Amino acid sequence: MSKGERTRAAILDQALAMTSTDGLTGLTIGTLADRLGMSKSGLFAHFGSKEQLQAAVLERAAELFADTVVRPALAQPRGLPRVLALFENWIAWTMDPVLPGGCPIQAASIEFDDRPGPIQDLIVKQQEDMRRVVIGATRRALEEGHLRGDLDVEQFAFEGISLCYGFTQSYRLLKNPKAEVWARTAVHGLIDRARARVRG
Amino acid sequence: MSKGERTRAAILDQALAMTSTDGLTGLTIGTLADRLGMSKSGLFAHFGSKEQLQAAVLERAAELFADTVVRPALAQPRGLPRVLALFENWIAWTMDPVLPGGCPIQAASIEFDDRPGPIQDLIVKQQEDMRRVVIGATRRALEEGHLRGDLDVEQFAFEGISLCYGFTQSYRLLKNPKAEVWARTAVHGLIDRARARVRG
DNA sequence: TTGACAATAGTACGACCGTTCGTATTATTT
DNA sequence: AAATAATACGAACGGTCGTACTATTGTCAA
Repeated sequence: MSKGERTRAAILDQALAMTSTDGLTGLTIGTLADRLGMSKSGLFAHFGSKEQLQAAVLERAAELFADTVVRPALAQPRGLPRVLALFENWIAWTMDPVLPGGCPIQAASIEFDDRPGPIQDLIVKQQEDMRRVVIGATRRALEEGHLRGDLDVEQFAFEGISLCYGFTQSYRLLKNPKAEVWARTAVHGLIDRARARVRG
Repeated sequence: MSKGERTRAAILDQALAMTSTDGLTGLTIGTLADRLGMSKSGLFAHFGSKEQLQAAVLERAAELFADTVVRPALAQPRGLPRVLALFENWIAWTMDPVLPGGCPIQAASIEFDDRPGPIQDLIVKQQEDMRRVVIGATRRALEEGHLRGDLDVEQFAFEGISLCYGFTQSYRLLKNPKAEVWARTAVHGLIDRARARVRG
């Protein structure tokens, strides 16, 4: 790993934390450089434009999400345990102090939902990737016979993802101490209702 | 209504639209003045600081929300119809082209969830007001005997509000044509499960 | 109609924005 | 050890930000 690659990684780590609290727009090259003890221009040279920096931050966030949420879930046995792990890990991710201000992708998706352009395209892609992961895991659980045959997988995914998003609201902004219990209860309920009935 | 009050109202209307797409931080006095064909300083004099402008915008948004979502719902007969109307109106509100970029309060709540200060305080208050409205309506439905006696009203509210938030995501960013059906199906399901069983 | 005051415009400010440039320094390769 | 590329720096650019002052215009009651 060359020197450049090392500093670039350090920049992105710091940028991720900043984006987490201030958003992709609030992310500022000057402040970022200050926090890293380097010059604006030196930092700038690594990315070429602010937009490319933003894109790099989003990609780094997605990597981290994949490492923290998706991959550990995929390590679970396919079927229901995997679907459950996906949601549980997602909830844990929202609380992870590594991102001091919550999931940057979720913040960015509201920030950019009315600003067409390459950044919005990237966010949409990431969100749909995640949606595909949930749908894929659910569909496999269905094939395994863990879930009701008439389950609407897309509806299921919508509800699960909505709960994860709502959790951010209650936990991050309102700081409601019951938020985690609510979210986990809701996710378990969602899964229970989707479960194949063993009898009756 | 004096001249000053009239222009102030016009400013807030335009500011609301701007906030809806660009967020409270993206809301800029210069651009706002341009769009209204007036000078920065003239506009500025109405509020005294940007923070007070932001607060005024949030209060205007809350008024609009109350007029569009809450009041029409309260006009429904108490109990289940009122709870259902609350969620249905909320979904409609998210799609309302009056706010070209979606609910400004929701956007602000993610923007400010890590920026303590008077604006964050105001947002928290607004969100908890809304939560109280949902909980109140649900509790009344419970007293009317429309809902299961063992229903956890707070859990119910969390799930309902989460669904409304998740809907924004699917509708505004991903522009998924099924989003509305998903959201309404989910809300109806939530209410159905909370319903008192007539028999058995 | 005039006088008082509210409302708006004009101008200027310091700070910070993203970006560019030329140059110095440090790594890496030859 | 010399040559070359990669990396970082400081200074400066044109712009925009929020805000402070002062001057001008408009409104509205007496």
